[in-house]
Amino acid sequence: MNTATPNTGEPRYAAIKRHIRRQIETGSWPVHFQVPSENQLAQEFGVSRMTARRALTELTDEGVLMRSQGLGTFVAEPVPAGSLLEVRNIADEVSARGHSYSNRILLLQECEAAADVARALGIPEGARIFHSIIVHCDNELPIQWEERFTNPGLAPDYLQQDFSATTPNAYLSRVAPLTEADTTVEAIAAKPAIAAALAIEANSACLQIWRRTKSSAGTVSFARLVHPGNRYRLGAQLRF
Amino acid sequence: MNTATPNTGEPRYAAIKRHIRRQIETGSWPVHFQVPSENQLAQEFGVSRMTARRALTELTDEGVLMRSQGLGTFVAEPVPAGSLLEVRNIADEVSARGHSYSNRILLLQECEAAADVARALGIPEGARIFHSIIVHCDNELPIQWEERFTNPGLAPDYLQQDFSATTPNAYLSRVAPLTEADTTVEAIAAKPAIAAALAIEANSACLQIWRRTKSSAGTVSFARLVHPGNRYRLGAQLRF
DNA sequence: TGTATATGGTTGTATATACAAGATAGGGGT
DNA sequence: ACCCCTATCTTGTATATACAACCATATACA
Repeated sequence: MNTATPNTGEPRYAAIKRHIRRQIETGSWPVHFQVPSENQLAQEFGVSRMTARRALTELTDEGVLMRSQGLGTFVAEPVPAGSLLEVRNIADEVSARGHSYSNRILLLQECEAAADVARALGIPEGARIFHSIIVHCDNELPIQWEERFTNPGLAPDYLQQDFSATTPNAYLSRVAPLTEADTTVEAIAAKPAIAAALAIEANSACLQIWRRTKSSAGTVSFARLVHPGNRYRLGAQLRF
Repeated sequence: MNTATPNTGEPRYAAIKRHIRRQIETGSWPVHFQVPSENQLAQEFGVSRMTARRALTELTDEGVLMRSQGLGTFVAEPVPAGSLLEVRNIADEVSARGHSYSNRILLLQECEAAADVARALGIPEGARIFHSIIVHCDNELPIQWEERFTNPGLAPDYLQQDFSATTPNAYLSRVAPLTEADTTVEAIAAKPAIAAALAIEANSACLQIWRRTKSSAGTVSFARLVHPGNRYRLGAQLRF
């Protein structure tokens, strides 16, 4: 008998993970609901306990479940925490959570650099730059407003990109290998335009991230990322 | 024969992880170095392949190693998150700006741990803990609300400290060398109590930082730091 | 020379089994 | 009523084994 991977292309524990995720997303299993034990899952899915266990362990590592020895396994409270290092490719981050990624392009044009933008990009005031505004969604729910100013000398094909298939950051990483970025984080009250795009109330608290990405050739891009405060958390690991 | 956990209190895979970490930290195994295979490690440490495998898998999840099927396991490039979010000593930060630092102690007492705090500190619910609230000021202007829950077993003299002369973080770093911290950042609307302490309007946007600091002996402290959004920015450097 | 093919080493998946350790409920004893 | 013990559930650790999938190299063949 075949004791290893079936030829379906998908590991068996993945099916269990998907099943559990669906129960949680549809509301069948609310927060703090005790999910079936390892042995129960093993029997239901016709796998060994170690395989069922792997599904539960991975979902626990991903923050979906909570386990405690002797008690059982429970649905954890949903916290959409993103790693600060992964903010640069938000599409991956969303799909890593098992959600669907989509975006809306609000603006995509060439214009003249205002004084502050020109200073941030290290180019003369009034030079031509690309200006884009994109709203990124996690399961159709807006989670990031991205307003970006790009140096056309370092990313000439920016306006021709299909940003429904790729994100600006993914494109920029491809054309100009990024070497460094400086970032500042602050809290702001959402202005009406942003609030409307993110489907939140005006003046509600948001995380605003300014990020300037540089390559060896100079400053490539200057972005302003706004997250609804109650829908997003930045996670960071510090080691001393 | 005993096939399960030894009574030393530490799982066997932890010893393997520690060994690998040390090789990397001392420079014996440089970046991209191919680490011993699962079978080699299993033989060296006298464990089964699955146990050695667990050590490698966990270190991979933690970003220390990289694996690829058919090729092997390699030392990953160190995550440059080190210089991230240097807010651990607000007093130094203020005086570095040439301003005067001061603080106001709003609360300093011993109490019982609520459920969520107990979970964060890894202690039983209802255990005795230290609870403090301090407002830090830059030139008399409040810039941080610090609410902190401390594990008395790891920092017994906490309540006797003179926090007008030293900050909680400085004291904790002295008594229990901190090895790690995990941090999440979010935006919130200031509740009336916090708004009053920070001299801002209620419901105005604030940066809220949750930080859990750990030493080798366990989780030392759990803090909630709230900054007025318009008076504070977090700076971070990311390197790709 | 160039192209298959075989081979051995690596990680990945899966099972069956065993024991350890924490939590809870129930049953007896005093 | 209270304490202790036990049975039984849970998750956690560990082993031995088997096969799959992938990669590189060596070998055989055209």
